[in-house]
Amino acid sequence: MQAKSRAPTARRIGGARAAPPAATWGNALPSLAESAELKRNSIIQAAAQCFNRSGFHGTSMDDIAARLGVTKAALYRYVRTKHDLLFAAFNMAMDSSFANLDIGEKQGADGLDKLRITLRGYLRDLIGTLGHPVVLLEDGALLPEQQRALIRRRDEAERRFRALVTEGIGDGSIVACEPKLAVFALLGAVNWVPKWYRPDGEWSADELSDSLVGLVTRGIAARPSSLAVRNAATVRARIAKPAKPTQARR
Amino acid sequence: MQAKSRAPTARRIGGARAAPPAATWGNALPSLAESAELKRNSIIQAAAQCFNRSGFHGTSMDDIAARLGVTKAALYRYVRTKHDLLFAAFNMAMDSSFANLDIGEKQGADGLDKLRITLRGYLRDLIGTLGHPVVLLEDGALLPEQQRALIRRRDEAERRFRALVTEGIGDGSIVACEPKLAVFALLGAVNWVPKWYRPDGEWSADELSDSLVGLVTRGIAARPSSLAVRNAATVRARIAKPAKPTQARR
DNA sequence: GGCGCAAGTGACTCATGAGTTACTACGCTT
DNA sequence: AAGCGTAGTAACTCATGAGTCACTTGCGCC
Repeated sequence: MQAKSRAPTARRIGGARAAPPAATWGNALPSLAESAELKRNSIIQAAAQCFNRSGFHGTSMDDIAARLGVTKAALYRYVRTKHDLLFAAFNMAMDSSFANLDIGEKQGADGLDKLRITLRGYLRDLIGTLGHPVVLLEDGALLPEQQRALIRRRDEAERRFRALVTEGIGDGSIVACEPKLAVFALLGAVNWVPKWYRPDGEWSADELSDSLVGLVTRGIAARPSSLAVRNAATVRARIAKPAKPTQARR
Repeated sequence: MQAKSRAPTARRIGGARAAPPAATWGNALPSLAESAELKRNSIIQAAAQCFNRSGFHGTSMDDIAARLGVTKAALYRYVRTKHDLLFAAFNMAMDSSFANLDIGEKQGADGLDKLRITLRGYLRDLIGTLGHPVVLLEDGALLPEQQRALIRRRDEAERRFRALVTEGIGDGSIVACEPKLAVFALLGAVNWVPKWYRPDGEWSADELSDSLVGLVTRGIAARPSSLAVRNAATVRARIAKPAKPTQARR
């Protein structure tokens, strides 16, 4: 009977926590305000996934609500406008950038190493914990003030990335190149990933992050090593086929 | 007086050709059907630019029409639906892929060289003649049948890219790697370019294509050389600054 | 065992945007 | 100079989607 008391409507949105267990004094539980925050986060995450699939304008609030098993109106208890969702999703990506820059700058042995650590972490976040956002592509959809704020953050992040490249050139770990261009290339390859990556596919998020970052940073490494290949046999097998310029095989 | 006859409404759209010069028998001129085709093309290009800026759903037919100095209804003489425009823009990018694959496969000395030639040509088209269709990002907006057709073409192109990588591994120009991953990384960096490239900016389309492709393909080159840097002095100057991990300078 | 409140719902308003249609203007032919 | 076809416009229809509001429902509390 007590067990029954947890069936009802309340926790349909979140899924973020099993249930608000029981009493007030039990505490150590999502304290109302907290649980609202949890729900808000799962809304943002769902939104990011929808945006990622269909774009900002191509996603309706009903879509997002449906994904959470709720009605549109419910969302508006936790979110003011659709633009807020986009903005929040963007900022999550930015938060990840900065957090991983902090880590990379601290832990890396030289410029190149710092860059690798940062990118790896960022990519892992991008395709891992949050199913999030190629939203990165829709910055034009933001409201003007939001866009300004976002661009400021993005520029700051890019500046720090470039600084790592410059540092690497200075300490000899990175070949002489244009840092700006290099960073655009690196971020392009990384930010493109959510476009094709499928979590249930051939690569795990970790494998992929390692391999991809290894591959792209090799392009600017002063002394490029060989690449980690997940399965040398596979590669050899593929090469065995003469590999005509294809066109065959519909 | 004869000169006057070319003022009026007809060629507002195109801009693609100066004017329909004069007579029927003069021919060697955009023969009605041809000039319709020209207009159609400039509509597609304008659409691609708009889509690039605001996304498919974020662009209205009025936007596209306005960019051409016409009203929406005029567009529908040359185009059946908005989706057709998206589809056409996609296909222009694909056409470029295939055309450049043809060239690269023919002219390249080895796998790596073929890949470089192809990518360079493709990127040049992407930011040059084509209206920068980052349209590439909005494939979800296509109608189901269009999407199927498009995906078929895209897969075919990717297969040919992968074949080049495999060939390169075989002939020793490319380091052992996973062709699939390598191609995704390369195309990611390249397809990302329209997101940040400004034609009136620091780099010309040619400079940029060369540098960027050089940089990203170095990541898989068996014997990576140094990079062509546009201006060594600039790079050195930048490195001169101690390049703390920044954060400074708002 | 009624009150208050937090969470959600269904049925709205209202704007925007795709596509259409009835009309105007021009130029070319005869 | 009358008539036809081509190019374009202004003013519509109609669907979709953001945001709102008046309402139900279940729970905790006295």
